[in-house]
Amino acid sequence: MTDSSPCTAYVSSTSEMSEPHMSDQEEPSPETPGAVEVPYRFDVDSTTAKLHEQWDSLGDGEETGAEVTVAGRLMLRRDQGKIVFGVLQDGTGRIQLFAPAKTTPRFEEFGKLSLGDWIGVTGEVIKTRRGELSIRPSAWTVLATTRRPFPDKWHGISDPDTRYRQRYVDMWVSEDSNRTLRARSRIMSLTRRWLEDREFIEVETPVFHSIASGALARPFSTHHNALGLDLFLRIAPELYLKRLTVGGFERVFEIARVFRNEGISTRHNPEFTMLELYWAYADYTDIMELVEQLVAYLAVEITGSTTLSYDERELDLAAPWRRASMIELIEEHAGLALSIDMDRDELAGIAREHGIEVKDYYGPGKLILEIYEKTTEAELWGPIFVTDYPKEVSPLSREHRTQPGLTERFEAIVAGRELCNAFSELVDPDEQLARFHDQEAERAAGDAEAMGMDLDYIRALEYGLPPTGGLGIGMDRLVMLLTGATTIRDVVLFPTLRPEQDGVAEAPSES
RNA sequence: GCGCCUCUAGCUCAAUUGGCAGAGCAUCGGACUCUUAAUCCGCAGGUUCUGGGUUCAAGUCCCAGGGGGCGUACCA
Repeated sequence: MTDSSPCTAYVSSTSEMSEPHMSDQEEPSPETPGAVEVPYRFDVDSTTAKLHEQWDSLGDGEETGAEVTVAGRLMLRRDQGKIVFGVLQDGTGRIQLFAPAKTTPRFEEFGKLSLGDWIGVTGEVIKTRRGELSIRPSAWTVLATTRRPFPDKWHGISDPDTRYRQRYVDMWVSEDSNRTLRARSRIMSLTRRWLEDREFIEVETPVFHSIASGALARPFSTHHNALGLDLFLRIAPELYLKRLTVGGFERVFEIARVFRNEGISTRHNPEFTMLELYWAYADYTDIMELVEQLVAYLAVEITGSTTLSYDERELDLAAPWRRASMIELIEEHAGLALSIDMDRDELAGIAREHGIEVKDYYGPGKLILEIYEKTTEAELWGPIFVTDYPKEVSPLSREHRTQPGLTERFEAIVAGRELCNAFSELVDPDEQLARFHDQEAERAAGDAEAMGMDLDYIRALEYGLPPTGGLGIGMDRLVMLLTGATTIRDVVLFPTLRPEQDGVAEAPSES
């Protein structure tokens, strides 16, 4: 919103209404008792937040002479006989309606509005004797009635299931939900703008993949009838985005909904949103700087500061974040001096000592990762970049320039959770083909999440992928971090749930 | 997947040892000219998640199923 005038920002420029909103001819028609005719459009010229901003400093009992029009739902009503007090809520907040019998049109009807009804109100901005900023209606109209009773005006909805299923109600009665879901939208918007300012372009790549690849996860499958083709919903957009880098999009990103057929938890929804970006001529150290700057920027925009508390623990997101290799961190937290060159059986022995179930196809790299996850990962709070993952568990990452057997890959741990995964991209088609073959061998050995072979991607690499840094950020988890949400369902508008068994009950009929 | 917990009016919650299923808010009717979850009076509102079982008697105990939550496993 760039409009500088708060009182015109919401008026449609095409409006030609001379008799704007109210009319007194809204009597229910006799054929349909109880029916309320509602207008096709309605002009507002302010919001509750703007009114507070402009007039909160008004003295008790003062009047402004300023007439405004706002709209929203009636959330509370206090009927005082010859005065009715209401509370109108819109997308920005709440304001009191002060409606004396003398000045309020259709006063009786006004007092009979249901909590939850949408109304548009025009009136003077005043402050009551008791000091509550209010609108004294000179005209009002019903914009929609609610046929179902709203939840308890004080307790709201407490049942999480109902909150997620009927988000359209939750958003009105739960301030936290409202704030968090709006913050999500804002984080997405700020992220786009921040990247575009750095000359990244946004793209949309296919959701249907004939090969589920680009991540280690089990996919959803579906079917195209006309093509007679089984397809997977994507588990990552990675390989398509790198094709675009081959194609000359040097800085590219996608905010991608991805789908993984795995368990549901407070940190996992089957569909979630991942920001992936690819940056030609950059390596993983450039990506680390990008991540810490982006996250610190978003923290300041959303919370006002780089320091915040999450789960009652402090966190400082200011750049730079600590960088430490996986092997260093294992030594630091578990006192184990490991190396990627160590004998496989020796590593397997150490892993077993720590209670890890070692499978036959685990090589040294997988064993080091398992030991890290068992002994070290849960100890990390962050923000920290955990770098230099083993090649064996990083089939798309480029081998480390000085440490063979490791890759230039990192994950960021923030508030004890993985926030992102990134690397210097593997650019050599022969090497990539060999890594895919390794993955196929792992799949044959029983790993259901091993990555699928994508020969067209190999062909793309054969045309030449320049040095490129790539990144994936779990945006839902980022939103959780910045809003303090402890379950992913609070940051997803409509989280995946089983369907309601008994169907949806009919609205209570008025008789 | 597995383990533990939970489900009562539109919403939030009670119901003693197994003994008539209740309250507040919302709705509906009434009173009230500065309220702040207004207050006061009144009416109405129920397949106690579903199906079995034990019992003279089940919201309560038992079995099976369903929804949800948390933990755990896989993962971001």
